[in-house]
Amino acid sequence: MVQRAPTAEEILSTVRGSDRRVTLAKRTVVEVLVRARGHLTAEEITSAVQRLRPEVSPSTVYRILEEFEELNIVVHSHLGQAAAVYHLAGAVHGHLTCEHCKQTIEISAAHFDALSKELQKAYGFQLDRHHVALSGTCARCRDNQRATR
Amino acid sequence: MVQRAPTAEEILSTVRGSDRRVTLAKRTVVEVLVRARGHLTAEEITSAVQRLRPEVSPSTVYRILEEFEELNIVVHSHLGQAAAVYHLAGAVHGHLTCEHCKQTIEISAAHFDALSKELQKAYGFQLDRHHVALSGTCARCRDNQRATR
DNA sequence: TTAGATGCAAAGACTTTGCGCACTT
DNA sequence: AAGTGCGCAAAGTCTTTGCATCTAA
Repeated sequence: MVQRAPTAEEILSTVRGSDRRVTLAKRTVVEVLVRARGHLTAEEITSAVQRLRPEVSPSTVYRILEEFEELNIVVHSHLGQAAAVYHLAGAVHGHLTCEHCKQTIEISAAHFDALSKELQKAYGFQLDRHHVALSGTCARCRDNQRATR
Repeated sequence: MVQRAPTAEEILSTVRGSDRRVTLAKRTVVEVLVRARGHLTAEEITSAVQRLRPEVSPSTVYRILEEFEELNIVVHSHLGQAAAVYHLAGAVHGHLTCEHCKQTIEISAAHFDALSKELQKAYGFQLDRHHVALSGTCARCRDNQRATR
């Protein structure tokens, strides 16, 4: 398994190697994803892409992201009820999202090990650690709630 | 803590006791919720309500559900990326949703005990066990995936 | 009486789809 | 040359909001 972040060229090779075409729009999306530090919404990706290539449309970005997911180049997560966020596939991690302030905390996938085994044993269910964020209340919002009461 | 399911009258008392009005639409929503066995989407609730009172509009149902959440009468969960589901507040439980077939499995909240403590200790994060379903692959879909490869 | 609640319709947020043309291979 | 992929615009899904009217208390 590759642990380091892939380069733009490596990603485009994957695209080429799977009977898909390498287009300007795809190159630009790859560029944006490789440069990005964290998670980006489709809209953020679109904006960043359009800064480089104004003609690229949102629907194209969605289609490219869908293709990239099929090729295991990117994954997306739902951090709340808002837009999904995308990032390069790689180190799997989990997310916590505060229901109140919407802040997201990234956590190690290891936190899920015990639960994952339990669900596997009890229900044959294979947990996906990154696709959906766990919901709850962050420390700060919890303190605020207490102070208010 | 009340463990048994509340009656319609008890629910309406809660509404009365909080400076809100008891309307026909609210009575009907309560009736539907009390009768319902499992989780219902807002649309399912609306349909059921309209069978009894055709004039009640979807927006009213959403507003009533929102009010009922404030009063801790109902809770809603997001089982996937589709519509949220609502049910009477009461016994907390968790959900697993299969990313492939969208099937949902209800699980005991106890499964989350260890994880919950861990997140509390590590991040001060208080896990909400029912608000968002855990995502993954159910046993059947996993078998199908294996057979396909 | 009078403010909260409702019905209707429109808007909003996010994402997908249809179609004809362009660009990659 | 052939057909995938694209841009544009429209549609789709779920939910919220504005506003005039109605109604519970």
